Amino acid sequence: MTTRAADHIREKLEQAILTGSYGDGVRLDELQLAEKFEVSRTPIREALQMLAASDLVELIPRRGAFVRHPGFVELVEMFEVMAELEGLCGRLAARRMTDSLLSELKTAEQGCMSALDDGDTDAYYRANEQFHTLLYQASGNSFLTAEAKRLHKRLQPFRRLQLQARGRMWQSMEEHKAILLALETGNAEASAGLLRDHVAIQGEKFHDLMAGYHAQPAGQGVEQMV
Amino acid sequence: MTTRAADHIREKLEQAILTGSYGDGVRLDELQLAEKFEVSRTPIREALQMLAASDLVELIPRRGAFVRHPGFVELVEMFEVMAELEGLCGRLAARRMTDSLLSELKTAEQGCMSALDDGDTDAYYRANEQFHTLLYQASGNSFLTAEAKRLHKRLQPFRRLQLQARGRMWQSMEEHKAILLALETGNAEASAGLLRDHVAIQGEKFHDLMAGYHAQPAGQGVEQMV
DNA sequence: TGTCAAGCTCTTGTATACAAGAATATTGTT
DNA sequence: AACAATATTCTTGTATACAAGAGCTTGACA
Repeated sequence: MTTRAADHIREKLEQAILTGSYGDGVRLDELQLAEKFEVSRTPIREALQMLAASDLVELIPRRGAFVRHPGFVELVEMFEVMAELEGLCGRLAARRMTDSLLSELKTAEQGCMSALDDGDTDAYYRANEQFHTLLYQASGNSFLTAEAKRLHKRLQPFRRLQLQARGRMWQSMEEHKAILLALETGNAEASAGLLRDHVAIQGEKFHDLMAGYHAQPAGQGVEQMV
Repeated sequence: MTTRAADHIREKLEQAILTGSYGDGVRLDELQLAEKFEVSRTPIREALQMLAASDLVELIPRRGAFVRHPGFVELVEMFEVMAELEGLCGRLAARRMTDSLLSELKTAEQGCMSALDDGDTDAYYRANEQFHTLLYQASGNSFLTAEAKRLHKRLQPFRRLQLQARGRMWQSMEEHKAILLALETGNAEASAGLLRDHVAIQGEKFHDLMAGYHAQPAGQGVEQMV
């Protein structure tokens, strides 16, 4: 556990940026934030440094910190990398799967199913997240797990958006079933391929979704993309 | 260009850590560093924050910043991920290769060859680095390029070490030739596979190398691994 | 009226001062 | 002599003070 104020502030700002409270290019004023969080500029500056390291803000010398949302092209690029990382997780997980993790994965899958039955998008979202997190762990590669989690988090708002596409939740669950089967039978290459496609298709669905958009009300975390 | 002192200090400390000047677990005292760099604690602290973000040091609240070298297991894990990222670069590069980048790649390959003829390990190392950097760019995915560069940099000292293995430089160049051919003919899957193996083999060679070691004089950037 | 420049203001970058927790030394007790 | 409790010192975390560059305002001139 951390007792540093800067960490807490970073967390808050990160959430605010990821949920779209701060639009692209918005300048984060140190004094304003200092008042808002009731601390001095020092911990604010530390938080901004950390956000810059995660590439959530751009730090321009003598100018300030500016929120930096990924553009459309960058987003597609990120999905491309995420697909590969998940594919690797799948390949390794198929070889290194443990009984306990497999059963946890099945539980998460059950969670997806019942959420789908209830039409509870939020619950589906959480169970889906759990499924993927477990998969990362099953890779048995903690560095990979950390990297996958990092990117997953970064793509979180856009994945959520993409899940709202018509029929996507149902299709996603079908894919999960196939993935679970491949993992259970230890079919490494099948797992890798299925998972890569599973994520890649998210990027493509997202692409489709954006193509029709281009005029979205603010505050949805999308308005900053061209 | 940046005019901030903290960035400069970060750069210096990063080099010092990567080259092994600071061993694993060493505590970086803020006051000491402030004297050494002739600045106050403020920019030192900012530099340490950034290093913590890159996972080069661990920041323990109220205790300080401790250098954190990857252990053997983590290193193998990192090579595993690096192999996959390079593989992806190869797959994309084969599809998106431009004439200009291909010719640059060939130039870098020439550089490797002549360095090998001269027995100049250092020159070979630089040309090899150039080869891989160009490959990343050829992927046409700037996010992937950035991630690959980041991890490449992190593995740099160990890759260098590994190149000293007997016959490895020669073998590496043979692999480069095959990779170039696959890229030139636009064979995406072959490029991906060859590059993945090219890096994976580095991890394995590294493994071999370590197996015999276990008693290395200090200052080589290896002593911190079990 | 538009443009450019000098000065002013505002914000960031750095240094220093202060607060509080952690490590260490000291002293008293068994 | 060994251990525990306490006091002291040292280091980090935070606040404030100071320095300097960026941008804006105002005014002069074309």
